[in-house]
Amino acid sequence: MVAHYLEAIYYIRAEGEVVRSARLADWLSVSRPTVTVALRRMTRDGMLRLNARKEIELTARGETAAAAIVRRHRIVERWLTDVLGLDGVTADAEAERLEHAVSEVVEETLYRALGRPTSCPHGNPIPGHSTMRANELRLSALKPGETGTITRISEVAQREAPPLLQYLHDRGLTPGTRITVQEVDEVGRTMQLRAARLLTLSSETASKLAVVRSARLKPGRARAPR
Amino acid sequence: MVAHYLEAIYYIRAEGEVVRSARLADWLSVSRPTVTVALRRMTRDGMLRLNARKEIELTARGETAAAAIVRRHRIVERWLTDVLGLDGVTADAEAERLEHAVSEVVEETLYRALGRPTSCPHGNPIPGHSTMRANELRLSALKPGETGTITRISEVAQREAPPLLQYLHDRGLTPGTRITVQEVDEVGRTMQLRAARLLTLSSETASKLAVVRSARLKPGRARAPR
DNA sequence: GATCACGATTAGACAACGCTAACACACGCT
DNA sequence: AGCGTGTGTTAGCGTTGTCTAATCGTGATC
Repeated sequence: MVAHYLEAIYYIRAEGEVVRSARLADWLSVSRPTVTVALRRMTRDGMLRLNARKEIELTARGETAAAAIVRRHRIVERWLTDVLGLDGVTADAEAERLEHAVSEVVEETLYRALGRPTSCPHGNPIPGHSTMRANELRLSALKPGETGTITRISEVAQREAPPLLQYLHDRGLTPGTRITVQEVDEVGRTMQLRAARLLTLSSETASKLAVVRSARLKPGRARAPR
Repeated sequence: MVAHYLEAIYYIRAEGEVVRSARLADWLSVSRPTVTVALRRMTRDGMLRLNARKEIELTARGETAAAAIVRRHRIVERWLTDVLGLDGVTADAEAERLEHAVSEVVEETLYRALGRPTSCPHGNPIPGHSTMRANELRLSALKPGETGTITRISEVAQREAPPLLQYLHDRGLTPGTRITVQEVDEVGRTMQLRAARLLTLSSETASKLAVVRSARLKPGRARAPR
């Protein structure tokens, strides 16, 4: 479905990766030929173009449609967690279906009813209403001794999202959590960090978390959590 | 889509009509051959059977699935009107899409959050949670001089729903409204009735409204509206 | 320069859904 | 008996969306 492709394109681009056919196939868990024909249809329908390097570029129409889907996903997610009290893992999965059934009027009414939130429960900005903070970096970029606060969890490929969100949820690694990097193992590609407790994350996983670096703590100075 | 067919079957049956292939085609605005093949698939998948007279009968599985869709439609409708403040016409149209994206967990959580409503905004019962009142009859069955209270607006064919709901909404004919039949024109197949003001409805339209007959008013006895 | 790893496309199939045209039935009425 | 109306099915076709197998490019590596 067109909307699924647009959504994935939006996410891949937001991760700073080049949007190529193969990448879409990965994200959506479909075969590459399937993506080829889907892109052909979408090009025909004026949603996107392939440039000379076969990279995917959204047209204005495609851009609008993609932003709308992502916006609805994140607004619905907020509703599911904040009002209905679902956990972030379930909310993401449910929003994945609901986003396609939400119209503009429901989207806007719901957005207002929620008090104009600025991010989804995983910290991602809501297109058209908020943008990513400029000073974010990947947790995997922090050096030993540095402290930061988790700001958001990146969107990842469809089939990877539930396990990743569950994994992070189980370890208390949610937006707002303060962490300090203890050690970085460049060879094993892992890092050890201290949050509520000591944890070891693969660099792979750590790259999915965005953080803002905290000012160096003055030793001995007490500091309230959060 | 299977769910659309199940939903329509549920509605047609609730109207007391025989559920036949041709009726489904009308209801869903698709061609009769399309229905034939859809029914074949659904029979193969164990959702329904055709009896000797080619009437459609749901299997236990089909029954469960149909009730779930209708239940979700009506719960979502309640949410759209009561919480988001949409009008009944828009809510019906939106629910038509949302119902297919709502999972069991969202349905149940939402139902509880809404305070376990007993009907949709148009007065129809929520399958599994409430049933139709026994003493309902069609407005078209009331005789001149009789007074009743509108209890619900029947579900009608997809493409007829928006205009009908708009028509009734414009005239204030919503559940809870008290009406008195003034005249019945058997030839012209219309009836005149008094609600907030004098109205003339076709018998056709009047048959879409369910009412409960009120006890005869004692002349001169004051009575609060509603 | 040959080879390998990726990426993308072609070829060919299939299922779900939808359509029109045409035919087949069945029932009721003249 | 014949006809008309409503109902259901066949036949044949188009689009979307998905797959596997095979082919083709291209850039990086040996």
